[in-house]
Amino acid sequence: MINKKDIDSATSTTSTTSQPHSSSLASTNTQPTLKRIAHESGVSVTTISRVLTGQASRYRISKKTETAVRKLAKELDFVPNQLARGLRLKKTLTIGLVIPDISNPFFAGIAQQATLGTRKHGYSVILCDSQDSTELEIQSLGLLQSRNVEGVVLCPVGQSTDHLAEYVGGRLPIVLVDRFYPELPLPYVSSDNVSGAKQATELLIENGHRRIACLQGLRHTSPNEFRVRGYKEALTKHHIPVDETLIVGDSFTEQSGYIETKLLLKTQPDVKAILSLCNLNALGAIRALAEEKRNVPEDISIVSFDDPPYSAYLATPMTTVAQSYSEMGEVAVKLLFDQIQSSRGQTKGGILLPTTLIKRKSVKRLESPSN
Amino acid sequence: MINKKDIDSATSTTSTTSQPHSSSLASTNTQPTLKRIAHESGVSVTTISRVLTGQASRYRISKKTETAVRKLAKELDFVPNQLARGLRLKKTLTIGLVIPDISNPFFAGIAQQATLGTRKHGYSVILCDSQDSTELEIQSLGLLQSRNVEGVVLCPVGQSTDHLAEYVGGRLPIVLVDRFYPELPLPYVSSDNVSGAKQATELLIENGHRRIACLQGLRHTSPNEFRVRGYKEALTKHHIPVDETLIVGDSFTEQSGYIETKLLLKTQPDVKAILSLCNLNALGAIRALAEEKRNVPEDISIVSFDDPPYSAYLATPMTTVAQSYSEMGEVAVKLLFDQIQSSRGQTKGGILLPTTLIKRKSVKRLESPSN
DNA sequence: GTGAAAGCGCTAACAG
DNA sequence: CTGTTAGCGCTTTCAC
Repeated sequence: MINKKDIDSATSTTSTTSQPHSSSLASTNTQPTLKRIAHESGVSVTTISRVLTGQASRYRISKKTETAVRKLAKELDFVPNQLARGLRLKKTLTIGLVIPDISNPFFAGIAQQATLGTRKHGYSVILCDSQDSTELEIQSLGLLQSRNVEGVVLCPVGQSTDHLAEYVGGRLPIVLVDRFYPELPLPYVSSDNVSGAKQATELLIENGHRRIACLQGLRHTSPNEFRVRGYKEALTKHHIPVDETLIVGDSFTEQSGYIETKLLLKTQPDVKAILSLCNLNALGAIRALAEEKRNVPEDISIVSFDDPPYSAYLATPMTTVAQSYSEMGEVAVKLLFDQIQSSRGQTKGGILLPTTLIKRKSVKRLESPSN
Repeated sequence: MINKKDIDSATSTTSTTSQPHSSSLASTNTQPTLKRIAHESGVSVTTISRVLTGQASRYRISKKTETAVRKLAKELDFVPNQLARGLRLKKTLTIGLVIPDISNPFFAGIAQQATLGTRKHGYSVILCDSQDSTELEIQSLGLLQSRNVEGVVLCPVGQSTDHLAEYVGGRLPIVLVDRFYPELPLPYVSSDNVSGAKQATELLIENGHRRIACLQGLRHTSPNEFRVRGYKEALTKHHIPVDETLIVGDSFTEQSGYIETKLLLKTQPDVKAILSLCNLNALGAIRALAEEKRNVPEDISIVSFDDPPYSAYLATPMTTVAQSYSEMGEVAVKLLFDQIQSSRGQTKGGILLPTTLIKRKSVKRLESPSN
């Protein structure tokens, strides 16, 4: 305010080099703006903007002006205000990332790759933890929109799809990770869960098992449904009847794995093998087994989904179906930026990444069928 | 453009209720703005803004107008543009979160609490993964500033402090988590590492151990230095000479743990106990031990820092020094918002959270001293 | 009770 | 080669 007039009537000529500016400006601790640089250098904000956005040559700005501006900008430690920039350009260089539970190593891995990949594109990510609640997921999506993100990577909670339908047209680019909805035409990346579960089950069958329990996670979510399908397909293929009472559990948690295994041990004493559909379920199963003094794999064999880093270090190194979550994160970012950059209609389908069966020591070869 | 004149000369009176607006407006798919609502309702943007920011009563806006505005806003699915808002208010309701490696469960836990806590304050978080690189950490801090975050929670990489000095005055509120710098007066939250390491070491000593190796992580970082100090203090207290050749390792990784343990086994055959300063180091140690056919705890005892969820499920359930990382995240957010909200000078000191020694089965009682 | 207008910091026509 | 001006969507004096 003090020197408003000075600013307005500033002559662009002969800005005597070390003219003492109003000291409050020189040492002020608020972020410098284009205006301030303009004032201190005697050039217009336009020119500063052009130089600092690398358009100096396009506008044939003199080398001298350019270097002067750059120098001053550096001196003042100028950082462009992305808010203003975003408002003007309608490009915020930001995407949203919605994760049900970042403390789950599976999602943490995805988040890491997504963050890293996003940064490569010069974008930032706003992180939302939906806490496995559809309510919070909806809220997060709204919040992200109000912050003008250009796209979002969403690991949906997974049971309701209504709130996602509106994104189908491509109003806001979105890509689903891990869980998706076959009937909802949004692009997605997931693992080939059918094939993974099938392979795991077949491994057990090939080792002579016929009574194989299936410790499932949250029902009606795509990973769970597909894994159960793979499990059933393997049984059927080998002419083993599917026994629905062997398919138990209802959430992707350690606790569910624990409880269901305890029950199983009581009610189905002939079960000699478990297919666990999630690493947390498996941890719970291990705890239950230990409590009941059953040894793995002598008394009971187990194969689990996911291959957390400690799998090899467990009391019995665990045979697992590994999903490449880092690749999932990477592909998700790729699909998202394809959409953002082309601004064309959404990619139609989804991508299913292959799983890898990692054999360790938790499966025992049965000489004679257990049943 | 088409109906610019209409907009400008819109009379606020008698907006015939269902007057057909230019259809492109009614069904456009771009986010509605105050202007649009104003246009469609025949009230000024000012009024809309006041209603929607809950200042209706303050400005004595008529009940009728208020409800009409609210209704329309809801119909149009209006979401205020936070960019514009932030620009105007100089409040972005956003904080930054810089993590060295989100795939590390320790940091993931902190990130989760920080995200959740932040949301409670109505704020969002921009996540940056510094990949354990000071370079990236500096870059992230700049990026966050350019996005006008109101504060940042930083888990510093930890070896250089120069780039942090500028935050001391409180230009941008910041709180350090896990690693900090005693000589740098920035608020921080960490664990009481000295005491934790000391307790763990004393547990070994009380069980008859005297030759205790220390598997350390990244040197010159505060957690490492303090843990080593705790280790030494315990030894000294019990009149056991500190042998520097027993303090080995140089990074918080599985690999470092593995290599150093292998070497240790060769060069220091009399070592019967290991204090591991990080969960990953411990995993590496376990692998080395298994390869060399040493049993835990029969041949060698081990106590580790951090208590990841699988600790109890390892071949030998691990005795650990647990840090409450969820509490760390929570306290960090609290300290940050204290600063943001008070806009007063920074909190001076830091907070050290107590650790908990969790006894499991990886420590053996030596009947006669091993030395 | 309500509006007009200025301005946050930036970019992009449109002049010269 | 450089500057003037308008405007992104919002809030807030100041005015009536």
